[in-house]
Amino acid sequence: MNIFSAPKTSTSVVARSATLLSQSQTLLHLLQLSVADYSLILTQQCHARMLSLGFAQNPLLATKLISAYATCGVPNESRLVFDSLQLKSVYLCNSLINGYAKNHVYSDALGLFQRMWFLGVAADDYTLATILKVCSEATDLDAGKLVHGRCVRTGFVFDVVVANSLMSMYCKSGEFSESLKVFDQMPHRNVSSWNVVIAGHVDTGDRYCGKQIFDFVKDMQLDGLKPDAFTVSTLLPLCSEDVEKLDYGRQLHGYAVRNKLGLGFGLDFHLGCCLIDFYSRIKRVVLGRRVFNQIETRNVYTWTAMINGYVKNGALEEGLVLFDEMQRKDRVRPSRVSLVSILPACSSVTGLNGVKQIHGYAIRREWNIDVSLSNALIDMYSKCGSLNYAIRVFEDESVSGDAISWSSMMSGYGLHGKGEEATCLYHKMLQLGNKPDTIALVGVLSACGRSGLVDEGLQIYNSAINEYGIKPTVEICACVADMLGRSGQLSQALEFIKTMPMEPGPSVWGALVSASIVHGNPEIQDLAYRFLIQLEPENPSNYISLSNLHASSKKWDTVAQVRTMMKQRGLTKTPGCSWISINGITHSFYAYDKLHPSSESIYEMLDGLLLLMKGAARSLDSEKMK
DNA sequence: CTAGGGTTAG
Repeated sequence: MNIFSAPKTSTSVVARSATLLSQSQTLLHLLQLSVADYSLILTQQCHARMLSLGFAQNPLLATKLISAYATCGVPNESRLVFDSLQLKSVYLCNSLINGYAKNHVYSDALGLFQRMWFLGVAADDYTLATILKVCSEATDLDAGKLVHGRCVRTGFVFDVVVANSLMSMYCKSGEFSESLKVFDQMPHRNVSSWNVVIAGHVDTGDRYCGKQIFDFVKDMQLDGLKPDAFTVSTLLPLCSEDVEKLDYGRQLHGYAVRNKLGLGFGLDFHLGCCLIDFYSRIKRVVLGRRVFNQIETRNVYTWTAMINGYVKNGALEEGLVLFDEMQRKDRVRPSRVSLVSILPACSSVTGLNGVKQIHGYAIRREWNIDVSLSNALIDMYSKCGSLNYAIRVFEDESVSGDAISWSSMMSGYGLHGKGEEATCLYHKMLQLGNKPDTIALVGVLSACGRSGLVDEGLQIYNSAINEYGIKPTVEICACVADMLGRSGQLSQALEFIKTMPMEPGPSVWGALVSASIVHGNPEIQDLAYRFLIQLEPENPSNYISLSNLHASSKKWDTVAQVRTMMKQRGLTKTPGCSWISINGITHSFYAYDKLHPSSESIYEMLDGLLLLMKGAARSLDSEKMK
């Protein structure tokens, strides 16, 4: 379809020039539409019309045309337009440089910047700001320094935007101190100047200056400038570590509300995201939802932040409901991040089927080379029972895997009791020159533990600590304790725990508990439970387990003591339940539950299975004896 | 035709 009607024929000269004026304005309008819609066709139609109407050398239209082509992802077309213009204005150059920058062809952008001198076009503030952005995105610090020199010579360092761009360039190159030097020499600063410094400090600053981040915020206000939505959303990710910072987060939210930060209607997109994320991180997902509800127009970031909040806090169903609403009600298509965020919800809600659906969707959108997505898929396929699919994603050669891919696959093998494969993978990873990190180590060690590969596991543990300089964490130590405990070396496990370089956490004592149950050692079991109660006084499970332990040996006085302790602390235990989906219907059940209509045949089947398992275990034992 | 912010994986 052609959106242009045939040109009107005019009679008088006045009418003709009026038509020309309105034609160029129409074209300008349409070019703006092309940019807004990323429409290459419309851009080409405008281009053709410009040529036929004799607007080829119109500087304003040519500038727009250059950026329209660049926005549509064809900077080469932009360059052809640029070359065809006889008069090269600074606007034209800026437009093309910006077009190159948008399409990440940094060398062309820098090349044009250098050629401007030969073209006799002087760079202006826009040129410098854009080229500095190019330098930082291309991580070309040397070029950035040269531009800095140029800014000093031409006096553009005194321009607020140019100086802000300079600071930003230095921050992105990890040169926070250089950034601060520029900042200190600025005659005038605006809110953005402070925002750049604050954001830079978040990323790199700690090592370079003794100042705390919130000191900068105070100084900013002393300078007579008020933190804006940018400032607040930069600060929010810092608010989670301790109680004081947590309170800062709430204060920032209050500040944002009081000052109506954002767009005037509802909350700002970005700020809304950060707030949702903040409340999710501090496990107040309901408050996050309140923010979410206040945002009037939501985009994929807002939805994904909220979905992620639910999933991270264990509200998997809510996450899935929102994932559905996002697409059905708001017509927002999920992004790769949305998929990564929703994937963990498959584990206990949708199972393998859900993972496959997400994988299929990713393939249709050609996202199957995305590392994070692949890693999440490896993890979820393993967790949903399909080790083979996990392996297939892991071995897909079109994905260049990373450290996380290795550890996901190793834990996957571990989950499926394939310790040998996990250790094989670990050694292969090392052979390929990858260094293990704490999480990879956790993955391989837990796999060893589950498969009884104690010696192998200890060897890996020792080499990782001694040769690769990994500092043992509580999780790693829990794996070692678990490994020793499962193999029946309970006293060695206890010995190991005593010599651990850090305070043993709940995971460590938890490992010892399960080991002492398997190997029938009530003394160690009792000891471990008592440590657990000490560490997690609010967790009712530990009390119940300890109480049950003593009930089984009829030590009723101890049982009573534990129950009283629970009562005093006001704890009650909700019984855990399990469930299974059969033909789309979910059946949930408790321990010793006889409520199901088919209860009798279920237990019959269970007894049969138990017999089979015991038989299998016996034959495995006798095989070992040989 | 310019600077600054958002959601992700073991």
